[in-house]
Amino acid sequence: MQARRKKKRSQGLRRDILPRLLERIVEGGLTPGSKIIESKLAAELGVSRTPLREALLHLEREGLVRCDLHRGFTIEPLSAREVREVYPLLAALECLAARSSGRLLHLVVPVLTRINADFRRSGSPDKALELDTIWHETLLSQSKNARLLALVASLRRAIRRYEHFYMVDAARISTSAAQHRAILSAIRRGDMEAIVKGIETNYLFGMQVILRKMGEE
Amino acid sequence: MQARRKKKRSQGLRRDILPRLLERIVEGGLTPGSKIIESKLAAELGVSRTPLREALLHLEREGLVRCDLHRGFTIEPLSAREVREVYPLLAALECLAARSSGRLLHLVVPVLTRINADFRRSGSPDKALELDTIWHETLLSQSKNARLLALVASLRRAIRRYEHFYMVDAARISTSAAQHRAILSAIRRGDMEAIVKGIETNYLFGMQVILRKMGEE
DNA sequence: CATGAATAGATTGTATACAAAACAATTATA
DNA sequence: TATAATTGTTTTGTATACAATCTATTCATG
Repeated sequence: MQARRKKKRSQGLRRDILPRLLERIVEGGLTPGSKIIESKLAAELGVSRTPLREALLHLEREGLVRCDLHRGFTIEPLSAREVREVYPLLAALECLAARSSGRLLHLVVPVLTRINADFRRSGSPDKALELDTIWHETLLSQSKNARLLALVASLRRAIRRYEHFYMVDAARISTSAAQHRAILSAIRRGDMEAIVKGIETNYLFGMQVILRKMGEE
Repeated sequence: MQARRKKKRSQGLRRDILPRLLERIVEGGLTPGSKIIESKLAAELGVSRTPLREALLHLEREGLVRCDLHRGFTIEPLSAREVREVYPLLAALECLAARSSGRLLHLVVPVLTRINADFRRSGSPDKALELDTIWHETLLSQSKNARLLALVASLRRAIRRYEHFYMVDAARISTSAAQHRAILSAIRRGDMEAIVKGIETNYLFGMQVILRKMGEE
């Protein structure tokens, strides 16, 4: 295997800090609803306010952060409303991608099967979440529509914090893995309507689980 | 009618200059493929580079502009590829919005009828484009999914320059108006499948027209 | 003549500076 | 006591400064 450089060289501070910001928002540190003090956060990240603001504005478009005039940035609070808005959107877009991939979907069946096996057995919730993401990315990887893929990725970043916060439990993982298998079987049969139905079920089920957990707080 | 303040007070330079930037990109001045010299453009707009860059980064997410490290901003060139990517996306999202609006669609039928009449008779291509945009906005206005509406608006901004550049001709306007009427009739009948079909037809027809004109250059 | 090194100028990416707005604490006022 | 005015501090939004990088030009070299 080709040796890979560990330190991929900087893509500019604005882009470099984005993953670190995302991590803080999803995993904690930057609690939903809390205010961001630019100078503090910039110091913590070791950059100046300029690239920090540019990165935060990027997150604003993804819906993770909001920016009010003269009031600055706040972490967008978690809301059932957002869940009800984004999951169906994601379902529709992923269906569109599947449709546009057509017979190419067959190509990824082996990989998908393997990932799903790992997913079912994954120990930690975070690992499960990561594998689920990879599974869906792989499913969509045959679509030529870069714009669509970027959109899906963006929306998935938005729901990641819900998935993290209201942790996935073993029951859900096993149900979700079964739904993945149903989709795989539909691909093998070449039954596009069943594929689409499967994707919708998978997302709407995920949404229900989150909404239920949010209600039970 | 309530008198409205003409000078709505500034939402901050970053937001203020956005429409002006968009206008320049769509209507000319900033030709597709051309490079943006931040200092020049900032001077032209009468602001400093800081809010200009923030606005340009916003346009980057909308796909109108690209930003490469140490090479700065360029206007994204027009491409058949983008057309083929965005129109179907838009069609799918507008269908989703229509579906989620359900019976509420009936409420906007009168307004839609009126707008469509103006649209058919509209003199200039630009006026037609504007009315078409308003028609679709109105159609979607009953959806409660703010995220979805924002997405659609963003994608429509992306295609506006194609619609402007490859000008709408009289033939297309009349066809498009007929398609609008078909959608309206489907709404009156309460036939959701026909509504969705109508929206798809409308967008895919628009896409074909643009693609043809792009090929005929 | 073509190719490449060297240099000067332009342009970006980031840091810093500063005025205006928001916020907090304190004192004045009913 | 509760409300309003005042002052001082914090924080934002924008402008400016500056180093690193890119680009164009000149000049040398085969």
